[in-house]
Amino acid sequence: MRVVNLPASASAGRPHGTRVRGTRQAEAVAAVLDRLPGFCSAQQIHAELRERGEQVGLTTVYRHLQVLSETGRVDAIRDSSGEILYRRCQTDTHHHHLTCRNCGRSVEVEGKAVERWADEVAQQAGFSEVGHTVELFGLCPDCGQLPPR
Amino acid sequence: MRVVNLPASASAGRPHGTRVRGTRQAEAVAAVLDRLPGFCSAQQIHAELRERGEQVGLTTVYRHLQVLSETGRVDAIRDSSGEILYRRCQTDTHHHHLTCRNCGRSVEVEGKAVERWADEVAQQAGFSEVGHTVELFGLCPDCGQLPPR
DNA sequence: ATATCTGCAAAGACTTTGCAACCTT
DNA sequence: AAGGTTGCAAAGTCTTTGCAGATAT
Repeated sequence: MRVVNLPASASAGRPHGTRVRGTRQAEAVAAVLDRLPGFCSAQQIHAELRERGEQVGLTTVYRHLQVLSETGRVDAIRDSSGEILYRRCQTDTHHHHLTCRNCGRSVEVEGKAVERWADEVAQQAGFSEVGHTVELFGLCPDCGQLPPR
Repeated sequence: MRVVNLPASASAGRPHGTRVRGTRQAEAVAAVLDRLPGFCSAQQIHAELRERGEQVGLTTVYRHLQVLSETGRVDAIRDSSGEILYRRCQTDTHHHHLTCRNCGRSVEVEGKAVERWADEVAQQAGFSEVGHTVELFGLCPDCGQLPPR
């Protein structure tokens, strides 16, 4: 079992005095992310890069996405098939997603109420350093018209 | 996902030769699901079965869960690590879990506030048939004492 | 010059499928 | 006996890691 639920604070601390380097690949990945409207998988992004003539290894794509997501510069969620989907953050505050389980379209939503609730509940139970996972799924206005399943 | 504390098995030993619906394996999987409080992965369920002395192949566990989920008798969601988690449908008491990321201990918490928030947010966005995934992680009172990291 | 970054190949983790033997009905 | 069920082994997917060579600063 892969353990992934680290606290948001568990950042990719870099060794002393180092800094992220700008490479052609890093740039290419960022560029593709910038012009993608919705959530895309690493594989889709990789394919898109190839199509644009950029030579970037799949491994590298994964690595950049991982870092970008850890540092909060892109959102990452799982779709129902288990793939991780990435998208450039559109707001810089903490938020959650309401995703259509049919077409994948998603909306960012604020979660003040949830944050408050989480903190409150945690305090009551005596827990500390509490983080949360909150995702909403439903049928978007378009897909909601169609008969379910 | 970390392992959630499974209650010690107090299986009412099923006398051999008891007639069960379907097969021994189907019954065993259903039994484990029935007494699990929260979401569990197929692999956790399989491990729990072994612990109870039930010989059920992992493949079979997956197949039963798949069917149960397709027929709507259990809920299935993906956790952040990509595993599918299953839970017996609980029409009455819907709750969430606050789990210690150090020792795995977990507490059930009510989520009225979250439900309301989810419904409200969904409605505003025009989404229908909205479900949610909410899990809280933190350090329990005991583990919180220890110096972090 | 050298700490990073790349990317191929291989490993890992979870889930699904092929198929012969087994068990219910 | 017939047909669904089981489970080992192997295949499939997506993602991560080992490592040697390439690269940015």
